[in-house]
Amino acid sequence: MASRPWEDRLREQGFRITPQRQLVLESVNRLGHGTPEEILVSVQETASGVNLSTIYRTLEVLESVSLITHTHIGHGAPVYHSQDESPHIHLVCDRCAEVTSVPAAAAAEFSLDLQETYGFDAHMTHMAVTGVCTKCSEDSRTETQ
Amino acid sequence: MASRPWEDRLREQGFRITPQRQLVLESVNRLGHGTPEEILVSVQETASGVNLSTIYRTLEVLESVSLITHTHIGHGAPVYHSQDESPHIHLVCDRCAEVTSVPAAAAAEFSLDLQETYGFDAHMTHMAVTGVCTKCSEDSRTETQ
DNA sequence: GTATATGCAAAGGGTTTGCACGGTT
DNA sequence: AACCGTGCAAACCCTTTGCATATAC
Repeated sequence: MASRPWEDRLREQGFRITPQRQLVLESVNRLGHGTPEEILVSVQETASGVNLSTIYRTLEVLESVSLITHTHIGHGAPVYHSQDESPHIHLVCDRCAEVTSVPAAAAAEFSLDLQETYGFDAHMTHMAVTGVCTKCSEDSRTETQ
Repeated sequence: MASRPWEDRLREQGFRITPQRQLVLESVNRLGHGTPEEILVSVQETASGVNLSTIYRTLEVLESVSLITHTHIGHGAPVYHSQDESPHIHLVCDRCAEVTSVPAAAAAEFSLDLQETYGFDAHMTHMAVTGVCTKCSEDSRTETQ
């Protein structure tokens, strides 16, 4: 259900194949995680004329055909990643802003719980979980002593 | 640890007591959940001269003395609420945008898990959980039939 | 040839900042 | 009297939109 070449995925939904769409998709795959701005920079290494508004429109299209997804990491711009990657939850540290990815399976029970108790079908990969990472917890423990 | 009158909380940290700070705090408490813009409108019902930048600065101060907190509900503006309210997680529906609050306890096991497995101290109340609510799930089931 | 995609520029939300004035302490 | 807080305006980041041109089909 998700392994046809990217051109077919676009064509099936009536979208055209353009160099911009190819470059954006390649950049997302290469970057792993990238904001629209980062993707622009990456694309411009190959094609300097590409415009930021094209990046936004292209990300929307690629997401609509399930070639990519995005996650909200915090206040700033969202990060886009390949849909192929194994699904993961983003843990963002409030102190040092470091982002850790953990397998989506970590939230399986929690999701099931929300489903059973509230009938809510949670997409745990779409919004990051904020908190304090190991390193920062240790740091504050040391300072307080 | 959190029940001194609001004036004292501010003073203890070297902040001054101003009408704006009182009005913002009252508005947050009254609204339950409010974006900065909504809080502005609410404050302006009493004091029409208050400026939006004051709302932002005031929310920051009130949060720094733990009188209020904020949650990111999605793309848009964050919502602020009283720190007193019982801690809750926000479930946001991707389809209808409805926000449901559920007791933070619902994520207790999940948090513990993240702590034990990844050493990450999750603040589940700070970012909403997105997904599809009961009603929207049912709707799509009916359409597909 | 026709519809879609792009580039460009402008506008739009949401938020922050510099500065002079005014109010709290 | 000293300093902090406020209003105002400008600037900022991120994103969307209208329109004319270019391009995939």
